[in-house]
Amino acid sequence: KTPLKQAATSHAVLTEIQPDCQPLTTPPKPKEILPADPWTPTSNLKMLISAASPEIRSREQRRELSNTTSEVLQAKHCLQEHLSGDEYEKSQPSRKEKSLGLLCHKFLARYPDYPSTAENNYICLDEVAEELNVERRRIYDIVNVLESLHMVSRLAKNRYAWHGRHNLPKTLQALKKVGEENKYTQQIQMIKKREYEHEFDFEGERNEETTRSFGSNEHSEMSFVELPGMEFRAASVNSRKDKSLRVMSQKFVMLFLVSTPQIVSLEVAAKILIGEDQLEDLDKSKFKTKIRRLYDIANVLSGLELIKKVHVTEERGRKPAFKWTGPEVLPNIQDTKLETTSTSSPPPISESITSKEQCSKNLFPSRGKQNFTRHPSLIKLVKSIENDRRKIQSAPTSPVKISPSTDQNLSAFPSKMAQVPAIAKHQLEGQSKKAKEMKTKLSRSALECNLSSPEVVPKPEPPRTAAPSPQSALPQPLGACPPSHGSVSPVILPHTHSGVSYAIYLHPSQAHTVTTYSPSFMLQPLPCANVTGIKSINSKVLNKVTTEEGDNQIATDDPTQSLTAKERPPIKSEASSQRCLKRPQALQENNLIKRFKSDEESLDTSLTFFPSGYLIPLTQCTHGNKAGFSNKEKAGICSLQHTTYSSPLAGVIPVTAPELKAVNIPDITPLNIMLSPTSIAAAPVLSNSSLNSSNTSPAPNPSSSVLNFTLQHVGLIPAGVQVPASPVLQHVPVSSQPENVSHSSENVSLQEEKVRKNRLRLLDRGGLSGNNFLSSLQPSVPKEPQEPQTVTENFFRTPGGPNTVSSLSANSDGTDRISQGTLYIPQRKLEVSED
DNA sequence: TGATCCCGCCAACGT
DNA sequence: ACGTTGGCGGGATCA
Repeated sequence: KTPLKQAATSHAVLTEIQPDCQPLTTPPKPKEILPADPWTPTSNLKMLISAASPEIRSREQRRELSNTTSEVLQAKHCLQEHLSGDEYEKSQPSRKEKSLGLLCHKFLARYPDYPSTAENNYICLDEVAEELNVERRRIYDIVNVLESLHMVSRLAKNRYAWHGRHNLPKTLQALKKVGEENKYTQQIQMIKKREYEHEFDFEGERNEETTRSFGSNEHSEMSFVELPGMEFRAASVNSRKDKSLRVMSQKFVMLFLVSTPQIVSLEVAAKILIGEDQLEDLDKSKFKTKIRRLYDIANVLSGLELIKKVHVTEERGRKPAFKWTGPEVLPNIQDTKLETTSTSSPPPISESITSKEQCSKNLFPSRGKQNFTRHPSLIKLVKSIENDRRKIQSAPTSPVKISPSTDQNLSAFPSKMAQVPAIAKHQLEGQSKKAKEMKTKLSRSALECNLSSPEVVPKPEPPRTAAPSPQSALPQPLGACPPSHGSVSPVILPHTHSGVSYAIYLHPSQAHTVTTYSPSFMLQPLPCANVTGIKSINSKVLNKVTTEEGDNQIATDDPTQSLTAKERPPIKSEASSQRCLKRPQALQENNLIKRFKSDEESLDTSLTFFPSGYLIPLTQCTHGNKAGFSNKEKAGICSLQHTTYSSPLAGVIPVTAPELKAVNIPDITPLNIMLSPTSIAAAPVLSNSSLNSSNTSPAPNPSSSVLNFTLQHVGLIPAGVQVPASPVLQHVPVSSQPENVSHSSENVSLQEEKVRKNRLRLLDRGGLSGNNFLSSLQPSVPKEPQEPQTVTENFFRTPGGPNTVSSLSANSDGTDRISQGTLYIPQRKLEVSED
């Protein structure tokens, strides 16, 4: 196939495609020549020599920074140094030339990292495939992972929109958060521990136990994590089985983001990923398949320069692994900007139950253990929902707005606050709508009960701005644009704080109603993170990660740099509110019951579970597109959009009572929280934890009126009932720096800086730091040794037995403590080497 | 050899 | 019924 087509098509294509790159467009495009050859199996040389279409090349060049992987190198060579033919030692069309990594590079070269909003960068799969001379199948692989990072989103059938790295920061944050919530860190530990045990003979009981416990964790399947802006599209894509690549890719990334040395071995990753759907059965073939897939993903991620391949050498031998080289995840941005603390959030250890997790879990009761990912019945539900969503969105016709403004727009708006209203609105809409849909479709009695949304209008909410408005609290009418929300208006989102854990609870009265089941649940305190810090510290200290870098790009590769360097742009106003959606199903009592049980018990379950629902952060206005629109616009604009919002995906799924009940939101998890403020109040659980979190920002309290309104609106509470703002909410953490919070509107960069400083400060102080915290710092750490170093990994062991860990979560006092049982085992030494 | 991972069959989906 | 997506695993390459 290779040889065929080239030229003709290609340039045509180019033209079309062009839009994206600013630079490119210009030229007439010489094209003809270039395209094809290069990739043809035959020879790179040829391509190099011959064509070198200037345009493309330039593009490529600029985009490529260095990279890590050998592949990358090659790619580089090819691209950059076309002149010298020798570079290529291997000119043949060897397998490598066809590697996904290379292909990915080529693909990326076509589009700017930060496309301007103006142009819509559409991606036509067919065209791309042709141009690159690859089968479409391969393009899917690339696009799927890009999609997982929200760098592209699907518009319609053969089309995708290119967003570039604008969303990356947000996405990574979100992923990190979710990863933390899922306790990936712990899972990783678990796996390592297991291995460790294995090494020795422990096998016996201990193993079993471990395994068992481990198993319990697993499965959660969380689905695709979406970003505010892109939900729908993603959604459309989502539908299928979100099973693999996309989701897998996200999970994989999460692993990097949560692990302290930011190095993840394929083996561990595979196990964790497998674990989720099917635990224990370490089916060999399955494992193998997983690994294959991970390689695919890793190649793409490498192409994005987010990771690079390294080798970890343990006693046993050396295992392939990847090291994160992408941007540092800011703790939390946006609204949270400060809050970020997520970092601090030590969730890792603390096993607080994440509210979100819980919610999601509830959603999908999914099983306990069998292989079925979801309960069949649920699946149907889900599907139907998804379908709807899809239909709505995907309609080809539907104009998709692309990411347009995304960041830029946002940035334009001075205040985040502005977004708030929008958010609120969305939420409302979403909920109500969702409720409707649910009813309609599902007509689940149960749900209905809870959500009694009155109106079931087919066309859910026309753009009514009004919805939001009710929330008097907000300074501004929702509809209005952001303009000046001067002060910090009360942000609705509870979760925002970082570090601090929040418990979301319903007002008693409500609780009553709503939460029938879990009284106990409700108040559960969350463990905070602090403790974690300790651990992390240890590990950190102990571990030295060193990578051997190729001679070549050491500098470049250096994580530190990478972090700093690239993408910052976007950061600006990422708003982030987010919420998690949950699937309705949660309602089922069974689930609830189970949940309770588990919760009460030591949660082992909770430990590992992941949220199964879709996490859809509504948040901030979706960046760009949606966000960009002023509220008015939105309102005015098309119903379509609304639809979008409200669509199940986007929207908030009506939360059923059970979910509402007590949600603990551990750190900041914007994403998760879907429930929203609306229905819940958030209370920071621990003050001390707050300390950690550098920012303790005072959380804006949702105004009670808003809450009430919302709740009522949703039907969660009777009209008459009022939920007072709880004092708890008020609780203002002693923040070291209130300012951060308050000025959320300020420009991000500054804030970031502040945050960073704060962190440092905290550290200096000897503050506690969460793992994340440390990790975040890490980059800043002076240098990364270039020689291979040995990394020590800590394993913790729980003398008490596997469950020990989980027990942690139980603390009610809110204080975190480390479980006594947990010990860190000395450590093994690992050596990380780059290829 | 074991690590990588390309290739493309073919099922699930959408239209 | 046909086209698009994309799971999946054989088996070729690479190191």
